[in-house]
Amino acid sequence: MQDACRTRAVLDIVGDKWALLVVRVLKDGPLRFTELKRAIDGISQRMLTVTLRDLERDGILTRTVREVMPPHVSYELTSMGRTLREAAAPLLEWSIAHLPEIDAARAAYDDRP
Amino acid sequence: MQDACRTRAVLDIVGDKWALLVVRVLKDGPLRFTELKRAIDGISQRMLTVTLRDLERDGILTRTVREVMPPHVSYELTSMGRTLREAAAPLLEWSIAHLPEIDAARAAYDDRP
DNA sequence: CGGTATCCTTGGGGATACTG
DNA sequence: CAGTATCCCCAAGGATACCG
Repeated sequence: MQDACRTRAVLDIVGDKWALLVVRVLKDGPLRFTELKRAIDGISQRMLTVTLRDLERDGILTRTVREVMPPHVSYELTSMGRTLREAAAPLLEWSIAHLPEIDAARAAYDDRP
Repeated sequence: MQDACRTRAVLDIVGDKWALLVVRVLKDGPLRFTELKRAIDGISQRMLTVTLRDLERDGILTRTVREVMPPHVSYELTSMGRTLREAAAPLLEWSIAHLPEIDAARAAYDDRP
């Protein structure tokens, strides 16, 4: 499987604990830092910053600063980011659809020696 | 975003360093432990075992033991596992298709203060 | 508001050795 | 062949405090 190493590189994006969640939340248009933080339950300020920087570096989203007081920074998916969002959608839908089944499988598994 | 917590649960599967790679490799039918290890470049024996156990527990694959000498254990996707594989396919294809673009974005990003 | 900086803990995961 | 068992390390990431 010669694609393994290449696939791994993107699983480093996808597998990121928060990245896909950020991409998902941005699907309806740009959001500000605080809006993102509110939208993504449980993310720390530090991890949101780190995740946004990584995604910006990878060309998934853009960071736009308005130099006013108080500061105004908004994040928006790039065209590549939107294609990622589309590619990831089936998986996210699968996850929501199959969560009960997975929970049941775990319970069944844990009920045996 | 009330789905965040639910989506997170599956990102714990997806985000697993090796899980999707295992699912992907199993798409053409059952494989034995050693075959999986050979097919997934860079995975350690320990992590393959751990990943397989987790996926079995989640109902993604089955583990079948033939009690012979030497032992013969094969792993195969369940029907749910196959739907996961299908849901994940677009993302894996996206990853392979956009890797050059991501590399370029990173290089560009790193070339600035 | 939108971050940095710092500290600190946890557990993911590699290497190695042994076994039914 | 298909694992367990151990040891060990480092980096992901949370908490907290401070800043332009």
